[in-house]
This record gives sequence, C-alpha cells and structure tokens, in this order.
Amino acid sequence: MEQKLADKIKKINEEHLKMTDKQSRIIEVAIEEFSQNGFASTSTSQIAKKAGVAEGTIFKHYKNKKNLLLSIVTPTMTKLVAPFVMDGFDTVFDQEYKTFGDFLRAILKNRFEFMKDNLSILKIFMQEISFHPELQESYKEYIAQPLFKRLEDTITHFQEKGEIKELPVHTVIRFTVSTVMGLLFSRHIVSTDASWDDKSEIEMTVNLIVNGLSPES
Amino acid sequence: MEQKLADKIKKINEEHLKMTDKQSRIIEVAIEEFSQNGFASTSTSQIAKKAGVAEGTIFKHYKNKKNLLLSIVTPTMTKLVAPFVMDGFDTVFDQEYKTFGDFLRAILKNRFEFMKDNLSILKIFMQEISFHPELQESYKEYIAQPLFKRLEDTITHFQEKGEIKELPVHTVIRFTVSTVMGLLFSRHIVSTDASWDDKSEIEMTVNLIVNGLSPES
Amino acid sequence: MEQKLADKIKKINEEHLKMTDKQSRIIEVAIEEFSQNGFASTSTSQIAKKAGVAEGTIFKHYKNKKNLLLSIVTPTMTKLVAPFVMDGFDTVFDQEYKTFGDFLRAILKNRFEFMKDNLSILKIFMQEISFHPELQESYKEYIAQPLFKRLEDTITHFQEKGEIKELPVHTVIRFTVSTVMGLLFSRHIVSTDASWDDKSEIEMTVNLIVNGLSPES
Amino acid sequence: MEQKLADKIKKINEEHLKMTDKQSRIIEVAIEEFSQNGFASTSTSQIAKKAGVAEGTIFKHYKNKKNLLLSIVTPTMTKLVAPFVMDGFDTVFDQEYKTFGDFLRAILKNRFEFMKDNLSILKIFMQEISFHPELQESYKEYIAQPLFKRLEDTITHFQEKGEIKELPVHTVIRFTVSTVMGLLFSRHIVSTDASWDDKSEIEMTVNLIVNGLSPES
DNA sequence: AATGAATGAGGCTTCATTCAT
DNA sequence: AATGAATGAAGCCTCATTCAT
Repeated sequence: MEQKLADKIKKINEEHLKMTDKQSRIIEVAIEEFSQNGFASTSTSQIAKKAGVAEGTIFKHYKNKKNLLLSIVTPTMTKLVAPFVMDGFDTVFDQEYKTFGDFLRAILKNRFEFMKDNLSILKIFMQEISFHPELQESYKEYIAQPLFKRLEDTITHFQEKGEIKELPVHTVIRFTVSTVMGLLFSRHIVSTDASWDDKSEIEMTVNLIVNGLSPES
Repeated sequence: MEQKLADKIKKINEEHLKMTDKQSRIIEVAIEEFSQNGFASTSTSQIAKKAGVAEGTIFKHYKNKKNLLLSIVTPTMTKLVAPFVMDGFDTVFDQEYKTFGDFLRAILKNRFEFMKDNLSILKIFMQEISFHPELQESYKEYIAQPLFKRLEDTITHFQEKGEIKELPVHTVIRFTVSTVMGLLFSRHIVSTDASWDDKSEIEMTVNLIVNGLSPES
Repeated sequence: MEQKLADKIKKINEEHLKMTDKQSRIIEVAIEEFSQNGFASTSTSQIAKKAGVAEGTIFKHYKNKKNLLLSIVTPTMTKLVAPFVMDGFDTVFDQEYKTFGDFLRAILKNRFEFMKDNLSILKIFMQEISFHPELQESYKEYIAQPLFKRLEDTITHFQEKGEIKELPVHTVIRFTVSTVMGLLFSRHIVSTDASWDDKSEIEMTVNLIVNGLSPES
Repeated sequence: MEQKLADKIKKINEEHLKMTDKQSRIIEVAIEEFSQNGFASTSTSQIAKKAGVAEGTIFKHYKNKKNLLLSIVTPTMTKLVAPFVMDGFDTVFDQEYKTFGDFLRAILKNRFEFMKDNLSILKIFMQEISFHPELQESYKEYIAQPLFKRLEDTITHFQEKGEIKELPVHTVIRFTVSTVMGLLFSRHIVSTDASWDDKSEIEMTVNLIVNGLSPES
C-alpha cells in the first residue's frame, strides 16, 4: 500500500510539471474560489472567467467539475500524511524520540508550515468530505488508517515505557488529535490575534497533552 | 444582552406554536436535506416535494432560501448556549461546583443530549458559517462572546483557587473546548463504534483536561 | 347612446358611495402603483400590502386583476368626455362661443384641472390601451367617437363662418388635438419647469392653433 | 459629445456585424413581441421559442431581460437623431434652408421613412421610457438635449430673420414638436385610413405650423 | 491545446387566484 | 366583508457540459 501511495505522489508531481499555463491558472483559481464560496456555490464559468480561460478549456483538462475538485484535494491530502508513511523511515523515526512530547513537537513542526501553505485546500477538504464518497474512501485509505496505525503504535510504545496512562488507545488518540487540531484551527482559521507566538503556543499545547496523559495523577 | 437573548428565545417558541402543519414539515425536511446534502446542493423543489407541499408554500413562510436556513440554524444555536447565560442562574451555577472537573462534568451532561437531538442542525451550522456573514454575526453575538466570557470567569476563578495552571486564559479555553469538541465529534459524528460508553468517555475526557491543566507538573 | 353613458356615470357614482373603506384603499393604491410601475409590473400582493388589506380581499371585490384595471380606468375616461356629450347641453354650448378660439379656451379651462387630478389614471390608460381590447372598445365608443363628432361639428361650423381654413376636417382635428395634447403633456407629465404660467401658456397655445388654421395666409 | 455619439453608433454597427445568426433572430423576435405585448408581458421563454433558440442562449448574449431591451432600444433612438448632430453637417444644414418651412419639410422627409422602419422600436421606447431610468438617461443625453439645442438655434435664427413670432423658444418647440408628432402618430400608429396621402399631409402640417408661428397676426 | 456559442435541465422566486375559516 | 394559507404555473436566470472550429 505504501508503494502504491508513493507511486501516486510521484505521478502527481510529474503531472504537475506537465501542466500548461492555463491549467495551472485553472487550479489556482479553483482552489481560491472553492475555499471561499464552497464547491457547490462556485461555478465553472466563474472559474474560467477569473482564470482568463474559455469555459470549454476547463473540461478539456478535467472531465467533470467533481473531477476538478478531486484533482485538487486528493494529492494534497495524501501529501499531508506522506512523512508518516514513508517507507523504511518509520522505524528509525520513533527511535529518534525519547518522549511522547518530543514526538509531538517534531510532528507539529514538521506539518505546521505545510498546513499553512495548504490551508485553502484543507478547508475545501473538510467542507466537502461528507458529500463525496470518493473523498471519504481515499481519506480512510490514505489518511485515517495510516495515521491511526502510526499513532496507535507510537502510543502503545510510550504506554509500555510508562509515559502514558493506560487508557484505551482510541481515547488517547482522540484527545491528542483534537487538541492538536484545536491549535491548528485557532492558529490558521479562526485567529484574528495579532499577539500570537507559534513557538510558545506549540510548547504549551504539547505540555497540556503530555500532562493530561501523564500516569502520575 | 441576556434579556435580549431571553426575549429572542421566547419569541422563537411563540413562533413555533403559530406554525402551520405544512410549515413544520418544511422545516423538518429542510433540516434533513441541508445536513445531508449541504445547503447549496439542496433545492427548494426537493424540499417541497419531500414535505408534500407546493414549492410556493416555502416562500410564503420564508422569503428566501437563505432565510429558511437562518430560521433553522439561528434559534438552535442560541438555545445551545442559553443555559450559560440565563439570568441569575449564572452565579448560583459556579458556586455549586467545587472543582473545575465538576463544572465540566455538569456542562457536558447538560448539553450532551441537546447536541444529540440537534445534531443535524449543528452540522448545518458548521458547514455554512463560513459562507454566511449573518450566521457569523449572530454566532459572535449570541454564542462566542457569552460562552467565552463565562469560561473566562470560571477559569480565572479556578486559577485563583490554584486548581488551574497559570496559562493564558485563551490557551486554556482552546484546550478545553477542543477536547470537549473532540469528544462530541467522535461520539456523534464520526462514531461507528458499537462499544462506546458515554459515562466512562465523559469521565476520561474530563480527567484528561483536569490533569492537563493541573498546576502540579 | 348618450343616455347609456349618463346611466353608466350615475351607476359609477353610486358604486363609489357603496365602497367600503378597504375597497377605496385598494383603488387608491392600485392607481398609484399601476401608474408608477405599469399594470403588468404591479402585483396584486403589492397592492394588498400597501393598502393594508389581505390578498384575498382584492379578489372579493374584483374578480380579476384586469377587472381591477378596468374598474379604475373606464369610469374616469368616460367622465373626461362627459361635458362634451351631456344631453341638451350640447347645442347651447357652441352657441355660447363666438370664435373657435373661445371654444378652445373654454374647453381647456374646463378640462385642465380634471386632467391634473386624474393624471395617474390617464397615464395608466395611455400605457394600457394598446394591450387591452376592452379598453380600446370603450375608448372608441365613449371617447373617440363622441369627441370626434363634437369636434367635427364645431369645426365645420367655424369653417362655414369662414374662421377656419378649408382643410380636411380630420387634418384640423389632428392639428388641434395634438397641439392641445402637447400642452397638457408638457404641463403635467414632462414639466420640470418652475416658471410655468398656465394662463399665458394656454393663451399662446390657443393663438398658435387659431393662427395656424386662419384662412388669411 | 458629438464625437462620442458617432463612436457609439460606429460601435453599434460593428457589433451588429459580429452577431450570430441566433442572436439576430433573438433581437428580431424580441422587437416584435415587446412592441406587441409590452416588455413586462413578454417572457423570455416566449422569445426563445419563437426565435427557435434555447432560452439560455438569450442570456449568453444579453445578461438580463432588461439588457436585451436596452440593446434594442438605445441604438435605434440614437440613430434617430444622428442626422441632427452629425459633425460639420450642422452649419451647412441650416444655411441650406431659406425658410423655417423648408427646414421642417426637409426634416420630415428625412426621418419619415426611418420612423416607419423602426416603428416597433419607437413604440417600445415610448411604452418603456417611464419605467427605466437608464432609458431616460440616454434619452436626455442623446436625444432631448441635442434635439432641443438644434431646434433652439434654428428657431432663434428664424426669429431673428423675422419669420417666427417672438414667443418663448420652448413654447415654439413644444408647438412644433407636438404637431409633427401628431402627424407621425396618426400616420403610423393610429392610422386605419386607406386614403392617406403622405405628401399632402406633410405639406398641410408644415403650413399649419408655419402659419401658427407667423408674426403677421 | 483552446475557444466560445449553444444547450436544456433545473434553480430560486413571484404571481394571480382559490378556499376554508 | 375579510382573511391569509396554499397552490402550481410560469418567470428569469444559472449551470455544467458539448461540439464545431
């Protein structure tokens, strides 16, 4: 499966290189409009106009409006978890981190910028996932499952080392993920705060999680 | 402002009593369809058909499709925070709870059922809030602000009692709210789990928050 | 025929007395809206709302929207020419006037105020006549024909007296009527002129007509 | 301003050349239907059907129903006064005519045919001008003002030559225009007369105006 | 690869009118 | 006499998509 994913990502990048000027403009505009008005409320003609392209051109590259959506969302979502599933890298990875806190800190640093850059696409993804079975499928296969497995392994590992309380794994995952998501949400989506310090917020959040999960209490 | 809100809620209930049979059916169906397909992808003719009503009837009661949406979402969202802002109730409320944990437990019990009953509407709200300035306005005025204020007071109170670490209030709020939201999400939206025990999950979640925020660590 | 008309007018006035409050308000508002937005672009619900009346009430009094239009326009149009056709009055009438100019002056004075008061209805009439055969019929029967006949007699009379050039009667009528209409139009419809003197404009207009028709040239 | 108008007319003709077959058919049918049933009572589906075109096609070419109306009416109305405002032509023009009668005769001949050809559009214009501010604007700018100015100059010129009575210019204009309009109206709109002789009616009308305005009386 | 005219289904909304109260 | 909920046909317009060029 990992092989399949790696292939897919390679293919995506190749495709990206093959893109004509107009095609890139279509994608660019589509991302902007979809995330701003929602998929259903964005018309292909609107995209065409903003991209400076004829209406027909969109359909030369993407057979469907839905196809255009998937072409935008799917590769980004898979790239998001790529670091977690990179072949061979796995095992080395967790050895590197002495504590669960270190692990969280690394993950957060690793993906923080990426999310910032792909915020629009993430927003589209979250808006649309419940309406498109195809998105749900690939979400489960390429994101939820690998991520869950990875987290499960890591958490079990630190539970065995006695750093994490003996709670059901899914409860720990839920707590961890929702706290991290809460951070990213506040930072990137809701935030109107001028005085926000990434480093310290990350640090506090990691500590809240680690303390919450600490067995001594 | 609290008075204003109470008035609004009273008015809503009165309006509810005045509703025609057909009007209730319209609302009922609209909730179902909006939450299932999204607002933009639900047509008024679809609603009319399912409600067994002429399409024109919808527009006799709600001048717009958007108005229909707001008529569904706004009163529910205000009701959601009503217990937090009810006159006089406030002060009694926090005196009652000795610890932050007790407070959280009470809130969760209090609103858990309500959320369950109004899940569809909550889903609609979350899907649509970013596209409708009107929703954002009333969200800020009737939900975010009262809730934030109430939480701020409560948290400061327990910080002064030494039960909560001296972190910035908004960080504590974020951590608490996102963990609680994570619980509700897992329970009501994602959950496919047959073996889920509300009581124990609530208890674990409260403990995770309380431990996370505990000053001794 | 004159008898028929007189009956009609009597009946109209009687009806007017029988009108309920709401009915008068409907008429009043309908006149205003029809003349402002045109018949086709005025909705019955718009009228109902402005008149402070239920939608159904309009249709209790007037079986149709068209019927409402006719109820407004027809009686006014017949009243407009009434003085020209009043029984017995006829003959006395033209004896009274020594010159064609006197005749015109009298007519203009006579109807100037009436037009002012019924301007909205006249506007509606002119807008709608080409779309409603019923209006055309009653126009021909109650207005065009009596008016034409009256003018024909009068003009022939003054031609015989040598005051009016020997042109075809319909040409004289056209010239006279269009000049008078031009005056009324400028005065009541187009006019934005603050410095307008009714008396002198009427006098000049009458002179222009009389000179135009004078045989000595 | 004259330059601006000339540009506009040029542009209109160019656009006319670019027209699709279907587009011309839409215009053609729209003119017919608007003038027959009125703008508000003509539906776009009606036009589409008669033009043998999909309803959507209308809106590819004209963003609105109103836009379709303006596209029909405005260019014709500007063309109607074009000869009065053509650059350079002005001065030559009035030198050519020795008397006011000559001037009128020339104008009438000049525009008589044009009106006949564009009767439907003129009718639409007159019906709709009071409901569409845009029409009023361009009427004032491109028709009323240039026409008024031209007539003013001409009339003053002939007043100075002693051919026209010393009445207020706007009174003279009103008299002249309404008489001419009365002629055109009778001829083209009301006329059911089989025995109508254009030449003689024009001649009589011109004489009536000239006599009316003659200073010797 | 790109265009843009054309489509027809369907979207939201308004309308005149009816009818039970 | 008056109401106002209800209707369904029709109105204007937008949409995703196709196809000849």
